[in-house]
Amino acid sequence: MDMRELYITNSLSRKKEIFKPLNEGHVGLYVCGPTVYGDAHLGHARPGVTYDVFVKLLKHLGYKVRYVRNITDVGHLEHDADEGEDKIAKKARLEQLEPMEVVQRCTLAYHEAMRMLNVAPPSIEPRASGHIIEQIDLVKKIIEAGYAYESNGSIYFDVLKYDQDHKYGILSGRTLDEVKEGTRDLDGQQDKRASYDFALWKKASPEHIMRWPSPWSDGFPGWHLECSAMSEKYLGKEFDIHGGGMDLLFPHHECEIAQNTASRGTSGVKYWMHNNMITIEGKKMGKSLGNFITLPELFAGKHPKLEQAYTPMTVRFFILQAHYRGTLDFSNEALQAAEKGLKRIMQAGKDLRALAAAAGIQAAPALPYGEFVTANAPAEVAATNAEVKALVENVYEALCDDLNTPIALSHIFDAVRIINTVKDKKLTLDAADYKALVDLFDNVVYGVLGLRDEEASEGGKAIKTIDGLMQMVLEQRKAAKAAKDWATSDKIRDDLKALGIQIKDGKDGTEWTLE
RNA sequence: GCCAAGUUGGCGGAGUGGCCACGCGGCUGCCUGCAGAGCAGCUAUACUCCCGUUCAAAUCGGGAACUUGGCUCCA
Repeated sequence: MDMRELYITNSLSRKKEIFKPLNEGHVGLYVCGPTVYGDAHLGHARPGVTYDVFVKLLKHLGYKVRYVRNITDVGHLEHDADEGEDKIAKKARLEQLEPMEVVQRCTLAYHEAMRMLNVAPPSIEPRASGHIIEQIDLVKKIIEAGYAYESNGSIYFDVLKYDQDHKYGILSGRTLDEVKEGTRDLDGQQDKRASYDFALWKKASPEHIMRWPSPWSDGFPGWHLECSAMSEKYLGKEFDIHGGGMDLLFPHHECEIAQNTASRGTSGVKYWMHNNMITIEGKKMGKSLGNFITLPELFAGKHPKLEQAYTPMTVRFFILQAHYRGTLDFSNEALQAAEKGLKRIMQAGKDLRALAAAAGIQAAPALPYGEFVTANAPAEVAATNAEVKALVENVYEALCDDLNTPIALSHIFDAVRIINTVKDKKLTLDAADYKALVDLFDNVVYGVLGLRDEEASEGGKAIKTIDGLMQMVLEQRKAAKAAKDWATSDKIRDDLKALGIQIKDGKDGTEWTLE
């Protein structure tokens, strides 16, 4: 089968590379998921949406994808020191909850936020706590290979030894000497031979709740271990792509590579992808700065920094308007601009269906929420209008060029302009053009980009009822207008506006929208 | 201090040598009884600073400043 070529930036080479899967037609993808100890926040939305679009693109291109995104529910140390406390255990202690209670609550909240953002669940969502056996096995293998040592019931990775045989720092571009210099001396590191060594297994202190038996001590696995263990279990010793936030590049992903190489003899991953961070009004998001915004707060507009509520789709569109490798600055002004831009595309999508139907082209009904088209990307666009053909081609080219969603969107706005011109009866399209545009919206706008018309899907039934009422009201207004009774027609319009319903007079009658 | 990414018009952001992003905002025209939407056009000294290469640089090279991330938990 002829597939479009896909290019992605590989953090290993820091270059754009053509993507070639290890197994023809199949892609194995692992992405670092959240550590479930707090509310889902703005920072979670970016990788969620980015890799969701990436997976949808891969599927649309014709690949079979196994997408693994983990839940870190154990083993994430507060400090990499002996009295380091598990992040989840700490939260549980503070809130007087069972650790798994915190995990459950935060996992559900994360899933709900992702669902609202129209982020599809991964193929497998493994939890660290469910893979303790695999992690212990992995530690054993690393010890057998001679790259780990026991110290007082804990196991540490011997970075110095590893660096001599292989090379530590291939992903982050730093040498061991640089790491040495940069590592501060923390208290309580007497168990480690070197400050840059990292824990594979930690002995639990007596009061530590989350603990499991192991050959070395009752304890818990080190943070970097779970991703190595679970990616191997579900994707094999070698797999195609590993993604995550840029903040994880060092030390987390670097340590993963070291663990993989030490235990399997291969770094395991062919392409590393890293999404950049979100800033808020040019500053980093942090609780101390008062600009820490959770997703529920954002969707409800309940935060001092927010001038209004922003819908999940506005947030999704906003994220897609920037390239995933660049930082993205969040502000009310930027979000409001995104809201309007998205609305314009959604309106055009609706108009396109109506126009196509009027032209006798039957389009499949819009897909319900969460559904996704898996039809392969067309090798060649079937449109006869050169402009339509070019813009569809441009959209695919942009998506396949390291997931350049802002460029793809700019060409989708070309489509919007064409649709609006047709609506104005200043341009006509033939069946092939309509098909190309309808396919573009179904496969790319609603499909790969995962944008949906919130107005149409949320409370669709209620809107149908209102529409019936609206037709009656608009009938009255039409009569008033025919009689040139502007006072009445304007009063109807103003009263509707007060209710949040906006009406627009057009060539083919009057339309209405909920504001 | 070290490593990495970034710094583009009023705002968000594309763009790796010569032309143009795109969206939002603003302005004008068309359409409108008015309004909105739409379309057309315009707007905007835009490219952090300095030095250099080139006929030509936002784009290449050198230096500096700042921001963000990492080095310690973080998407």
